[in-house]
Amino acid sequence: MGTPRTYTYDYPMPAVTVDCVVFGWDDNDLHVLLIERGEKPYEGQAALPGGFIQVGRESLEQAARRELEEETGIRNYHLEQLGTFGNPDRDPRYHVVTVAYFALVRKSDHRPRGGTDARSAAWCPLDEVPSLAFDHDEILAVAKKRLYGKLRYKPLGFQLLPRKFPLRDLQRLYETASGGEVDKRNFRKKVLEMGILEDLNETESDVAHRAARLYRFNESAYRKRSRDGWHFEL
Amino acid sequence: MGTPRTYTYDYPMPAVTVDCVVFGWDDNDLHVLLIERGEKPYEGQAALPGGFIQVGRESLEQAARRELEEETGIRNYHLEQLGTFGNPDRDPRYHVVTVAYFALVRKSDHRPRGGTDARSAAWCPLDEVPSLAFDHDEILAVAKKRLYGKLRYKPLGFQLLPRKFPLRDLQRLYETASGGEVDKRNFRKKVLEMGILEDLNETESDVAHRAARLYRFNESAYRKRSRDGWHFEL
DNA sequence: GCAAAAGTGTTTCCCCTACACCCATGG
DNA sequence: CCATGGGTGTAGGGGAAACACTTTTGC
Repeated sequence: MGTPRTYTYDYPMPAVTVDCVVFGWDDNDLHVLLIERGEKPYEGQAALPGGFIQVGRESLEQAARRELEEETGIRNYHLEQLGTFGNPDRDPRYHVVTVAYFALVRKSDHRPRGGTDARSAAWCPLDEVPSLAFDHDEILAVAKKRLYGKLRYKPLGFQLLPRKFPLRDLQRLYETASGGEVDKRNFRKKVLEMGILEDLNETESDVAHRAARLYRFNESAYRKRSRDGWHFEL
Repeated sequence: MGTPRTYTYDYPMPAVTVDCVVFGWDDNDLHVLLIERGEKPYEGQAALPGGFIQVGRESLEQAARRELEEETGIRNYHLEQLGTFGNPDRDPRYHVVTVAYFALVRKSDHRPRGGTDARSAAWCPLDEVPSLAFDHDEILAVAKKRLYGKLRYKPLGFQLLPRKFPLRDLQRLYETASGGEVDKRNFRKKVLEMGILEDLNETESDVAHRAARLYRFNESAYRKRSRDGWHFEL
């Protein structure tokens, strides 16, 4: 270990952190990944996973991925910047500017992890989220709005569903996001006519009724159509 | 003046700046506001206006507005966060995280200011922008993309046009953003049927032919329709 | 055979598109 | 009176919306 040292500047400096809003989908509901804070400000309260960036050594996105892996072990997911929050009093200690990220993971890909992790990360249904530390309530609200808006015109839903999924599940996700019901036939027709889903000729198993056909998102088909000026919309 | 002092921390800290991409519209072209750098890194080169935040004293948006007023004198404009750029090597001196903002101003509202200002801010047509300092090229590219995209589904165009404008000018702006031609009759019909433009019963002056009718964006009508679930699209 | 969900076609209506001519004004 | 842009209506086609019944499977 290096000897403890300090860093001196001519002006006061802000701290910079990244915070991640990680969404997961569980058959019927959206969930967010929350941690329980183990340290001083807001100790014991729920918060978004995140932490300080390594100054001079990593980009913001790298920092977000690093923090997320350290705290939750997850890898391979959609990650995009959400926005930056920097009110001087958002952290009671000193001025902390946080760059919020927005992640979509397939819950099914990552072992259940019964919540018994280093800093106990746990999934929380989106409509049962408690009051969060710092301004994380606000960040979460922005993320939610962004997710719901973006699902309509970008194929983000496929980042939440398992790789193989029945159309019904996709429809459920879209109904959740739009807050309304969707006509089954029109939905299927529209989605299939996009030509971005691959029919796997497989069916669900372990269901107590007729098993549904499984599909997979065909990313290269999506990219090809996008290049040709088409754009996704649901 | 206080005596010069220094600030000491247990960890290295990044600097945080704000940079603004300010768009203006000039009858036929989009312009960006650029400054010429008067200081060391990239001295003499064009750059986006911006500067350091006042740690512990202001929010990010306040910082953006302050910098913009200091450097250009403009006030009252649409401002929104664009994104944050924090690669450790984006500034050759040390790690600087910059929060980029995106502003739309009515060029007509602000005196021409023949470029002879403190740090010489000047309008530059969007397709004649030189190579910029730092990663400002990248920031500008993101801003452009965002502007073009957002004009379609948010009434941002009215923040660029003068308060009173003929429909032709609105159409030109949309043609610029979409990169294509638009049918005059369909455009007018669609825009007027939205019910968010107020017909001023006035006409242009000083034109060498039939004078066009002037309109004004009716913000409260827009908000009312939005509340009722309608959404703007062009 | 029944409960439970999967899967499928057709018609209607509206909105977007394409398109060409007359009008007002200044010079 | 002519040049320049302002302003208007209509017909046709395509995609979204509405809507009900048959099929498969496990129990």
